[in-house]
Amino acid sequence: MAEVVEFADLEVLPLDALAPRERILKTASDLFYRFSVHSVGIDRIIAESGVAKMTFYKHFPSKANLVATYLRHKSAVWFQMLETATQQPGLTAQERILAIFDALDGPFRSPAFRGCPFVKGLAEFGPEADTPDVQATITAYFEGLRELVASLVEPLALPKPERAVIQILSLIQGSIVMAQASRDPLLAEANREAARLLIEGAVGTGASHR
Amino acid sequence: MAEVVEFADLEVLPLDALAPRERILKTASDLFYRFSVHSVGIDRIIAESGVAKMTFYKHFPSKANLVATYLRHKSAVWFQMLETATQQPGLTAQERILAIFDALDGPFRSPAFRGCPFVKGLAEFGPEADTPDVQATITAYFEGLRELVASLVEPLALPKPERAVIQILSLIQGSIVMAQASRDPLLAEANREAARLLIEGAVGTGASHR
DNA sequence: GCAAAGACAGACAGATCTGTCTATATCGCC
DNA sequence: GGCGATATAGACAGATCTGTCTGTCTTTGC
Repeated sequence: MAEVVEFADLEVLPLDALAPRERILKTASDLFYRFSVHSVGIDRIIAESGVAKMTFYKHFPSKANLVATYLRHKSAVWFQMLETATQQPGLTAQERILAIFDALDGPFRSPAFRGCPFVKGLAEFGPEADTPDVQATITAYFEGLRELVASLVEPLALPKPERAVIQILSLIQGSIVMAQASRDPLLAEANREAARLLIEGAVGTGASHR
Repeated sequence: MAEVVEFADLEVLPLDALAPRERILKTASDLFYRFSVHSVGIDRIIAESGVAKMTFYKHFPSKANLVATYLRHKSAVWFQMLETATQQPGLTAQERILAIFDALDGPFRSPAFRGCPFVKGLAEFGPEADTPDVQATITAYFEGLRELVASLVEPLALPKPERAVIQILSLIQGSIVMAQASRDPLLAEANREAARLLIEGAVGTGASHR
């Protein structure tokens, strides 16, 4: 919870108006996301955030700690966006799920879009890496997303809810990967439609909903 | 075409029976896939492949060249598997598409499975990296997959084939990401079913096929 | 059996990485 | 206005990275 507050306003303020810790985190976040974690050294983060090395190590005891903090930040922002989108009042249960794809459309069109930080994290810090903090953060993200989708699928009372959860999750992650690889403007809409068909098709095989 | 031949038998022979070039490539391939490219240094590849440093640099002028070769290898093996699966005689056009998900089920269950090398490649060598060979190989992979799926969708004569291609591609990539993140044994089957529903649902909206 | 080509072992250079340390400057607060 | 906390600048250590170079050994073809 302090986790969320500490990142407040990170997106809007100019860099030099931020306190050192936030300046470091924002700089690192941008660089890690654009170039990958292993491609960006501490020295570069320090130089671009205009901070002294000792200041950096006072706030972040190690690079791994900074990476974990970066991922927690991305996770918090992303889940907040998802919850805003899916919890809008007046939506049916089905519309809440489809709202995820509507929320993806904007990011997909941004030139700064570089895919999912956690898929990238999995690529750089797989199961054999020795950075438990980082891996735990990545695992928590995927688990959190699964729980969110499961909570949205449950009110539909589908005959095989866990299958629908897998399908929706695959569509979400797949569309993010494809957006990164191809930048097709139809992506979000096509996958929204796919999700709709899946839900309605599953409903057809025998269950009440609303 | 020489590209494919040069990797022949790389998967089966014991390491020390291979010629130096193949030994290097197999060692690098395993290490890159398990630990990520940036986490594995040339020295480690040389040590584990039991080769001299000069021998390495004779066969691969740089690490980037080795990485590109590694990705071309993975691409060739993967497309060969896909073509074997989808071109089986006696399959309908729809079954050819679903055969992709059947082909994925085996790899998903392998403990050595670590996701898609090209998604991981995109994570480590994004658009701002200065390794054109590597990036071109990654781009070619995604383009090749798109073309393969498009060629399988086309005979279905769907009303919106490009939309179906996007949806199928997203399901494929999404299931690969999810398999890496969660290892749910239902993944391939659930997404196969999703693809089937999508195709049949799209057909329903007005077109002949077979 | 011998010459030529290729592989081996390992030192070396130069860059870069994470993390530590010292010494100086600046800022907030009473 | 002065004090304590915090930030700055930058040298430094030790490890590790890619790529080069020098020799010696092994294999292979004739």
